[in-house]
Amino acid sequence: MASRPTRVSGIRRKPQQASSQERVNHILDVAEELFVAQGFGATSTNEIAKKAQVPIGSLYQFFSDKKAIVLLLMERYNRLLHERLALADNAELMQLSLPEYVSRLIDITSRFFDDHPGYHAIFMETQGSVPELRETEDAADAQLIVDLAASLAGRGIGDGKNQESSPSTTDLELMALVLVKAITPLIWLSRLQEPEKRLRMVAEIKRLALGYLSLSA
Amino acid sequence: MASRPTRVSGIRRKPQQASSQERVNHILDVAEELFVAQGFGATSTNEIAKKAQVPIGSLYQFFSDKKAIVLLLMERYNRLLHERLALADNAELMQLSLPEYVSRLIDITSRFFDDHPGYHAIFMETQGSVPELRETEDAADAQLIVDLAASLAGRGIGDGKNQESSPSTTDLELMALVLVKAITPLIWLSRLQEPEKRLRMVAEIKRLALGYLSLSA
DNA sequence: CTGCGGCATGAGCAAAGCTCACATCCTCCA
DNA sequence: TGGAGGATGTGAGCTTTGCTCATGCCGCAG
Repeated sequence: MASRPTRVSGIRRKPQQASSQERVNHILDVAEELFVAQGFGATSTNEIAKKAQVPIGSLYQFFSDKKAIVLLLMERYNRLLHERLALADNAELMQLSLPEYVSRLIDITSRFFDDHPGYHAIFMETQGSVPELRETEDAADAQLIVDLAASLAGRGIGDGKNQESSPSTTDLELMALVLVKAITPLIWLSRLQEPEKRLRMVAEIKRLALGYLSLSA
Repeated sequence: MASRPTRVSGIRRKPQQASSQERVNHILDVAEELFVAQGFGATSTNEIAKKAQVPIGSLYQFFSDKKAIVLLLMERYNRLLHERLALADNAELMQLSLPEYVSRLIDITSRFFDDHPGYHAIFMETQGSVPELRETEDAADAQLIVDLAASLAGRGIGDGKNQESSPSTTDLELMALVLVKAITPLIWLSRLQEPEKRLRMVAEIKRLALGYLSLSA
C-alpha cells in the first residue's frame, strides 16, 4: 500500500518556509500540552497563541479553525500508532500461537495509549463536536482494519467460516472491523481503572478477542 | 434492587406546581427536537427558549445550565432503555438456548436505538464536553451490567472459569462490563451502515458475544 | 385597599472564536 | 542603492452565545 498523503484540510497557508513549519509545530506542541492539562473546551485560542508567543492573527494564518489544531494533532497520533503496529507486525509475530499473537497486539495498543495519554483525552472530548475528526479517525481505523485483516488471513483465520463458497476478503475485514471497534474503547476504559482491576480487564479483553477468533479458527 | 431516585443535579428550582412541571417537559421536548435536527452545539439556548415560547430567563430558572438540559434528556433515555431490558429479562428469556438468548438481548438493544435515534446522536456529540454526562452514563451502564451479570449467573455462565476457588460475582460482573462496553459502540456503528452490511454486522456482534461466553460456558 | 414576598422577564454583560485593516518585511528590477 | 509591490505579521475589535440581574408584575395577608 502506498503511504497516502497526510490530509491537511485544516491548514490555511501551507508553510513554505522552514521557519514557518517550525512555528506550526511549536503551536501544535503548546496546544497539545494545554489540551491535556485543561481540556480542549477550556483552552482558548488566544491562550494557545499567547503561550506559544505567536500573535493570534498569525495562528489563524496557519490554522483555519480551532478544530484544525485538534485535527492535525490527531493525525500525528494516528500516524504514530500505525507506525508502531506496522513495526511489530512482521514475520516474528506470525510465529506466535494465536493466544500470544492476540496478547501481543493488545499489549502494543494498550502501551501506545499509555505513552500518549493525550490521544485518548483529546479524542474523547472532541470527537463529538468536530465532525471532521470522525472522518480522520475512520480513515485511520480503516487502515488498521485492512492491516489486521491481512494479518489474520496470514494465520489462516476465517478460512473455515463460510461452509460453502469462498471466504471473501470482506468477511475477514468485517471481523477485523468488529475487533478494532470493540477493543479500542475497552482498552481506553481499562486505563481508567486502578492497576489491579486494570490487569484483569486487559486479560478479559484478550479473552474476548480470542473467543471470537476461535469460532473461525 | 430499589429504583434509585432520579438525579436532578442540574435542576435549579424544583417545580412544585404541575404547570411548571409541564413547562419543563415542554422545554425538554423542544430541546430534543432541535438537538436531533441541528446538533447540540449548533442550538443556542435562546433558540430553545424562543421555540418553546419561554423567556430565556425562565428557562434558566429551571435549568442551571445548557448542560443540565442534555443531562435530563439522557436520564430520560436511560430510564427507557433500562425499562425495556428489564421487561424482557424474565423467565421466558431463560428458556432460550445461549445463542438465541444473546441474539434477543442484542436485538432488543439495537431496536431501542432505532426507536430513539436522539439517544445516540445527542450522546455522541455531548459526552466529551459534558463530564457529568459520563457519570450519568456510567451509572446507567452499571445498572445494565449488574442486571446482565445476574442474568448470566442464572444461566450458569462463568461457573467453570476459575478452576480452583469460588467464581466471585466480580468475575461475572467483569464479563458483563466487557460485553456491555464492547457491544454498545458496535451497535451504534452498525446503525450507520447500509442495510445489507448492517445485518452482517449485527450477526457478527452476536458471534463476538457468543464466542466470548462460550469460553466460560 | 395597600404593602410585601417571590416569580417572570428580556436587555445586556462577559468570554471566546475569528477577521481585517494596517504595519512591516522581503524581493527584485531600474 | 532605492523604492515599488507583493507577501506576511499583527492585534484591536466584531459577533455570537451562554448566562445574569435589575426591574416589573402578580397574588395574598391584614
